[in-house]
Order: sequence, then structure tokens, then C-alpha cells
Amino acid sequence: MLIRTHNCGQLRESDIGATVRLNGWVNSYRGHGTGLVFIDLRDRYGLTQLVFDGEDLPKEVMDAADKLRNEDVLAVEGKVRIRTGGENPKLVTGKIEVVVSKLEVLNKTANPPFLPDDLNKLPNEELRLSYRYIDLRRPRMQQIMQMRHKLAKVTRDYFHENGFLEVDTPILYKSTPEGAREFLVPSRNVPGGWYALPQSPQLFKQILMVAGCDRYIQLCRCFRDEDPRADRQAEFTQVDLEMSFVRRDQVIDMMEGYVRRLWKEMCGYDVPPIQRMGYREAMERFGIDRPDTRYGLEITDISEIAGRSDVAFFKDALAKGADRPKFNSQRGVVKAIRVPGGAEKLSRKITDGYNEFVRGFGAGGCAVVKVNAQGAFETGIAKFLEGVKADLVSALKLEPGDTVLFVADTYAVCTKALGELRQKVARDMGVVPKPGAEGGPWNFLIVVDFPMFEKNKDTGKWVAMHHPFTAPNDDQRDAFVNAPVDDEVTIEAIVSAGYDIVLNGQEIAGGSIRIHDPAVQGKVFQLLGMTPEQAREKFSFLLEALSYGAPPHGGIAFGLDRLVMNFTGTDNIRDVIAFPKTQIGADLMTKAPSMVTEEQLKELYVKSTYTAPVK
RNA sequence: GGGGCGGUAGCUCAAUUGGUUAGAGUACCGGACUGUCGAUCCGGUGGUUGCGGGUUCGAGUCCCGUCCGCCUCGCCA
Repeated sequence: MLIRTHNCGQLRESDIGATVRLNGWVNSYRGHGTGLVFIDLRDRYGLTQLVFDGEDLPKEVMDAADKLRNEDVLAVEGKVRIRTGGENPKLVTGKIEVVVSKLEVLNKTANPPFLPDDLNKLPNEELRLSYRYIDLRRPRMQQIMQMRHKLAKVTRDYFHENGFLEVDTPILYKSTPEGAREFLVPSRNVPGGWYALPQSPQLFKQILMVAGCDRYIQLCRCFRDEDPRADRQAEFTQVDLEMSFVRRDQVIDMMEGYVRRLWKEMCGYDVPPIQRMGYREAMERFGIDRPDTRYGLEITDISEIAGRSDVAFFKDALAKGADRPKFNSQRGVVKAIRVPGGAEKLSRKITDGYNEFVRGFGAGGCAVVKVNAQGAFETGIAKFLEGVKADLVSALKLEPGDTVLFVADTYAVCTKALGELRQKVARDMGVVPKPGAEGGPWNFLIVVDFPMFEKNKDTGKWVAMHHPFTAPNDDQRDAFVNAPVDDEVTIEAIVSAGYDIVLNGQEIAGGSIRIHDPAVQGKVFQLLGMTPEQAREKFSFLLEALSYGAPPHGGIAFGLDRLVMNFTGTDNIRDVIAFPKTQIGADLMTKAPSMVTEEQLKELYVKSTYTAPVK
């Protein structure tokens, strides 16, 4: 075989005269019969034009060249020369060509179902996933894979330089059924026993801290058997880390350093100091714990004014949980979004849609008021607001041409509905900037002071907002340990030492200071409704470890796939994963998941209850 | 589990209200062609309209079911 001396993106004018060998795929064939044939040869690095000239080459070679087709795999030897037919400015190698003297067809391709071509419209994703090896040949996909590699390398460099140790943790792990649904793996050696695939290496990294590792990092695969989304796969990768002898600020500082290094090296962007915002403020102003602060459309609580209006459903909503403290999730509130210029841009049809939209989040509806050119309120509930018009104009800073969207319900419902509506309105109004990879702003935010617990809507029980190993913030420890278990108001107000990093309204990282104090950990389990026996059964290894000299510690995890999406400017997570899965967790190329034999199941003490439907 | 969109030649798409033999570009096959740049020109093969029922004189088109893909709500400690 003619082993390559160069790759297909390498040769320049300075190589003219050199005899070279290239290997690669036929990207395009431009033939003039057996007299003259041009081939663009492609590999991961680029394209180089090959010329087969009938005046110099024997007939057999010209015949073979004339039969070349897209995606054939070649090895050639030839001389580099200036292009006599004029340069091609589209290619970095466009000033030269290789005049072929020897041709080896290493693999004659079957007719491919599609060509790895970024110029034409892409075939449907089903086909791309079925023939992933062809799809991945596309320059765009090669670029994404290189970006992903670079991100991993910068990550390892940065954390290595900061004294972090990369440690592998098990993939076959213990089932801990809180949180996401797990993938299970039956054991052959322990009849009836099962492993679970880790949702994250959370407990292992904490135990590594107890083990004196001090600073841990891993680019780890995590598994959550939940339905995917455009930016979510059941199997995904985290930049997972943990630090000993730290409080919240030390972890956040290290993360800011990482983010700054990453953006600098990946796209030359200098990340400014990152603003912090409390969870409560984020929910009040933006209705979501990962606010997109690239645009306004903030939410205003107008409960007090609404209470003095004549709008019946405002008053009904405000009557809910009126005895509860201000930020109690079940307390009735009325909130509004001012949409500057909305009177013109948001048609009746669109605002009717908003009504339907907020119902999807449990709200009764969305009232709409337009401020006309004379400053008067129009539509719907306008006449019932007359008495408080001046107060609304002042509270919302209304101007002619504005639209105001109102939702009245409990704090939890109202906040969620308006938080989601705000993002929809922003898209409808066209005020969402382009993504960072396309020249838009990179807008970072660190969100802190999350509640430790929230009430599950269905069961009414407390659940950990982050996870059960998250510590209360340092100034809350005593209040937490001493809080009566049935004191909902106090418990709901306890703030954790958790933090999220938000980029353009997307959570890219989340973490916390962990509990290293068995008394605090016991209290958490108690609130979560776990008896000490149950807690010991599930997490004995952790509780035991914490009792043998656990240092204060904390950490964070970044979603690696989402980071790559940001740098490559794609909104499809499957584009940044070499071999992704579909909505039902299928791999269309390998056809996983697949049936297994009775013998395999028997050896694992497993019996399938599935019966194929009768056709 | 719920809602929405889609599935027509290898691929990307078209096909009037339900109406003749389902078309085009591209790929593929054959031919012509000595400076192309996603080469060009000529000719040709290629279809169980995802699958199964139903309505109808007649279904790619309408109805029901089902499978697959995508988006989304729930879910994702």
C-alpha cells in the first residue's frame, strides 16, 4: 500500500515539485473520459485535487480512474504542482494539485445511501443514524468531534494544573432509586442481585474526598433512563469534580477559572467576572431558576394592586393561602409581564395562544391588556382595572403600545407559568439574541441560595431540590438541625450551599457543598421520610465513610455535551455525540436494544414478561 | 403516559376538491468529452406512496389502528 506522506489538507505552494503519497476518500469526480480525470480526495483534514492525465498514464490506470466514484478509498502517489487551470479559492489546498503517477483503489465502495456532504440538504436523521459512519465523514461532524476532543483536553489540562486527580469510578454500581429512573444490570454470580448504571458518580466522588484524594475530576458517562429532549440523552457525559477543605466560594472560584480558560481556548472569548443571583430573585424576576438575562420582559408581582382591582379572578387567586408567608409556594399571587411594543406585534391570535400555553402549566389562563396610543387600557379585563390603572402604569412603567400579560394563581403555578411564557414571548417578539457560537453574547450567571427542599406536588412529601447530600448553607446549619420536622415554613426557607452555572438561560453546571456531618445528614434523611434503618440500608457505605474522618468538601458537574453544543452552535445533542440514541433509546446503527436468548436470561436469573403482540 | 409534526424512487422533494400510466433534481448504470471546481451533454434503470384495516365507482390524498423518526408536557434527586 502507498502509505501517505501527507494528509489531504496539508499541501501548499511550498510543496511544489515534491513527490507525495495521499490516502483518502473520493469526495468528487470530475471526468473528461479516459483523457483527463479530476478527483477531490478527502480525509479529516481537508480536500486535495488529484489529476489523472491520459498523456502520462497507461490506459489501465486511466480506465480505473474513470470508474472512480464518490466514497471509494484510494492511495495515490504523485507530484505536487501549481494548478494550471487556475486556483480554487474555496480550498486551502486550492493553489496546488497532485499529478497522479500511481493509483491503488483500497476499497471500492458500494453505492452509499447518501453522501457525506454539507452543501446539500441533509438526509433525514433516521438515515444518518443508521449509517452513522457515513454521516460522521461530513466535515461538519468531523469539526464537532475535534471541538469535543479539544474541550476534553483543555479540561484535563486545566484541572491537572490545579492539582486535580483523574479517577475512574465504577459503571456497575448500586441501585439508589431516588432521582432518575435507573438502568439495571442483572448479576450472574449473585442470584437475584442487580447493579445499576450510575446517574452520576456522586457518592464515589464524596468517598474519594474521605479517602484523601483532595481534588478529583473525571470525564464520566452518566445514565438516566428518562425520556430524552433535543438537549438531553439517556447516556451523557459530565465533567465531574470534587474538592476537599473548601466552602462554596472556593468551588465557584475554581469553576469560574475553568469557564474562563475554556472559553478563551475554545473561541478566544474573555469571560468577564460572572454575576451571582439568588434563587429567590431569579424566580421573582424571571420565573425560573436558570434565567436568560439577555433580554428584559421581567416579571412583576402586582398582588397588592390586583387586590384593589375589580377583577374577580385576581381576588380568587389572592385568597389562596392568604395566611401563609410571602414566598410560600402555595400563597396566592398576581404577576404580570410588560411587553414593550407588544400591542402591535402580539396579535389576538398569538395572545389567545398564551392563554392556552399557561394552562399547560396549571394556570387558569392569561389575561391580556393592551395600552393604546392614548395610554388607555384595551381588551378583556381593562374596565375592571380602571380603579388601579395609575398604580399599574407606575408599577409596570407602562407606555403606549405595550401589552401586559397577567397570571393569577398560587406562587408556584404563577411563577412557573410566567417564567415559561416569558421565554415564549421573547421568541415571538424576536428579542432573543443569536447564540454565542454565531456571534451573540455569552451570558453567564451563577445562581446560589437554592432551597434545600421542595414539596412534591403529588405526594406532599419533601424532596431534596439538588440531592440528599447537599449541605445547608453555612449560616443555616443550626437553624436546619434545630428546625422541627413539621415546621413547613421554616424548612421551606432553609437555603442550601448549592450553585448552578447558567449560560444564556441554559443550566451548564450544578453542584453544592456536601454534608460532612452525620447529624446534618441524618436530619436530611429524616425530612425525606427515611428511617435511620432505611438510610443505613441504602447509603450505609456513605454514612460509614462520613463517620471516619470526612473532610468538608464540595463539587460540581458540567454537562460536557451541552458545552460542546454551545461551542459548535448546534441545538441537537445528537450532533455532538458520535453514536447517539433515538427518542426510545435505540441505536439505529447497531440495532440496540435487541432480544437475547433464553440461555442468557436463565444464567442471569431473569425471566422476561414481554410477549410479542399477535399479528 | 399525554399533545404536535413527519414518513412518496438509494437521497431531497412534488403530485389541484379524492380522479388518466405517481413526476423532477440528484445518485446509480451506459455513452460522449484533455483543465475541471458540487464539471458538462445524451440515454437508461429505479416506486407494495412505512405497515394493516376501512370508506369510496376510484385513496399517496379521507377515517381507524400500528410502527418508526423528530419536537414537546410529564419525567430528568
